[in-house]
Amino acid sequence: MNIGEIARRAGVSRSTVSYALSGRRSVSPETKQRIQAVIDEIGYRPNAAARALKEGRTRTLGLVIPPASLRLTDMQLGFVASVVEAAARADLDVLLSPSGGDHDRSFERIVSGRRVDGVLLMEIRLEDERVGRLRQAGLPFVTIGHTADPHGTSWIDVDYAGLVARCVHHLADLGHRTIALLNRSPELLAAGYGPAHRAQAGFAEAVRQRGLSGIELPCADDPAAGEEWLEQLREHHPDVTAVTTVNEAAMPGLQRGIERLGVAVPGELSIAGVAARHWAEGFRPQLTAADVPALEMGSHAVELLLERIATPTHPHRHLLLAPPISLRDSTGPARPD
Amino acid sequence: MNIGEIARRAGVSRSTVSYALSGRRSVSPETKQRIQAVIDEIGYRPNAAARALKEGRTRTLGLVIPPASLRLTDMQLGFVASVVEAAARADLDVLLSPSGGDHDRSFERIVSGRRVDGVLLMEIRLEDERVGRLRQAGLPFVTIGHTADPHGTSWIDVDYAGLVARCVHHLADLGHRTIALLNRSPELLAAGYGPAHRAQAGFAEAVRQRGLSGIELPCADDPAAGEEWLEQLREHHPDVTAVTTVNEAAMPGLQRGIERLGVAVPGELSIAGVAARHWAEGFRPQLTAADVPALEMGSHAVELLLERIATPTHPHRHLLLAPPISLRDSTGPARPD
DNA sequence: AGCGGTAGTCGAATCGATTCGGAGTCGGCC
DNA sequence: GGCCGACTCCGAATCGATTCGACTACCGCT
Repeated sequence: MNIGEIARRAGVSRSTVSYALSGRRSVSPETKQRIQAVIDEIGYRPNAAARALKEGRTRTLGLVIPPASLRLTDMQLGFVASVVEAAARADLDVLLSPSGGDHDRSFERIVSGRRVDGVLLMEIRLEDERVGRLRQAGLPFVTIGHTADPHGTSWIDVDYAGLVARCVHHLADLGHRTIALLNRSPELLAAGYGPAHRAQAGFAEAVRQRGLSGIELPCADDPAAGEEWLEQLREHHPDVTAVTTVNEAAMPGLQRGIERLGVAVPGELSIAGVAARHWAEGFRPQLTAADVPALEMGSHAVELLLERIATPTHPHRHLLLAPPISLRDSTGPARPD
Repeated sequence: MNIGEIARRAGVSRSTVSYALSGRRSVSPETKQRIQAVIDEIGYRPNAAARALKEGRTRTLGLVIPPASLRLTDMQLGFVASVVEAAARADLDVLLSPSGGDHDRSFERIVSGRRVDGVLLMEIRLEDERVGRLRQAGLPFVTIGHTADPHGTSWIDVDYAGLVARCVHHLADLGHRTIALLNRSPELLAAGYGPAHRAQAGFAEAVRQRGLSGIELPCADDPAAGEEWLEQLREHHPDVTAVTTVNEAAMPGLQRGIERLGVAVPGELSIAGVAARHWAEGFRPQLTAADVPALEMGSHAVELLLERIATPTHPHRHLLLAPPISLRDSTGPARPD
């Protein structure tokens, strides 16, 4: 079931079969038809390895994901799925590599074995050695999130700073004067995780601009912590009338806390945040939030990467996504003091 | 940076380099060392495509996932991650293919392009044409879940029937006489989705055995539906004192309903189910449940597949996982009528 | 001394595709 | 009639590895 077999059955040479398939040289309609008939009968497809060897490209993209031990967030999951679909639309396959920062075998195999034409790097850290490795290998890549030096690479990211700021402004417009930030876990913050840092920065800046008082109370990335967080907030900061959240994982706990403590939302407490749409809509009351466009991000990332593969010398492009805030039911005027 | 370059720099022939690397023939310690030095300096790795072409194997596994449009469940996600890690441990890469039942390009490319050495098929349906396609292509595969004819294939699955039955028995032991099943969505049931069917069958059988009355109330796979489901249950089946659930996606809604309606668990209503551990532990009160071992399933599936790749003629093996029920806080004695 | 065996190395074939150079045929045009 | 170009097609080289057969050198044994 190789090209030679097709050629034999169609009574032509191998090169003719190849040209008939690729269309790079003209082949008479009759032979083309004869070849196609044989192919349809046998169900032939060119061997991917042979083609990759000759052409020097694999028609495969590498997607470097965080290791399974760190549970993927819902948003990351959506991103992976959308990358795979976007790649499939371009007739490309996706090779997965679980990699925790330190160079590991899987990552090395993909990069130096030239198994892929380009790489998407998820969960990038501010200083990330994998970037250097890819650059050295001359492999096109796009990062999801950006590094300390944003100019040397192509990346796509969510504008957490801007989105959190928008939330704060929205809440301030409603008359709230004391706002709390429910950020990602202190561990991530300490590890230099970009989104957590930028959320913090955006919050601080917006609070300053509007002359509000901003409360930052640390919270781990899980439901139990979210519930606990709300209790702490009620106890130690009773004057807080609004919350901005970027912590999806803590939301179920937040929800539970609201129900259990009988907090009226938005009557007593307004909540605005950054979350995937289905999280926001699944919340009660439905959450006013900037809907993180995980699915769009996947296809944008693939697009960016394809562009780099096609023209590696092009200047780098950056996409900072700032989806609008969808007004739902969790924000309202501040309660009078 | 190919093997010829290494050979030239080390002053030996290409074959010697290859033998030094593979160890299939003896190479003198001195030349071996010289070759290794060159390799370390250049950072050489054999080209994956060339090797795949010659060896006839790609050192890659294919993982066929449901398309992104159907949101992956938490358990499926965990499974994907664990497959990737298990494969990485065996120095194998994983190629993703999103495929919704009907033969699509991505699936065809992987199969007939011989891009992988074996395939893991997720979300299999009772009648699944992909199985026939793989068999015809002579590609080893393992299915996650089993088809109508379970003997012709190797598969791994969760014993939903057994687990649901266990839940029912546990609840019956506690004195419950009227039990409801919170199954997967009617659409899945209609589509012949195995887990939903087997949950239903296991429930019916256990209920019959114990002479209980079993309630089946359909519920979609999302939080809002879960909340609605509980309302319906309370309204139309007030005599139900216990629930068995296999619907993870509906759980947040169930939780919310419990809080909002003020249902005492387990005082008024006992709940036992099948769910990933962190879902069960995230529930309030913590859920008595059979913890679906998504992470183990991944490595088991890879193991099974590697076995089939190594010895394709071996008789098929099947793994039906039935994890024990972990007693937590959501089940208790039936309330007296 | 002659012979067999082994360790170490090389050259060439091979995997299955793509692609370049060239060869043959045919028609049109001067 | 001869030449040029277009249209078809073929043969051979090539991509980068693995592997088989063969060759040399050296050792030990009779």
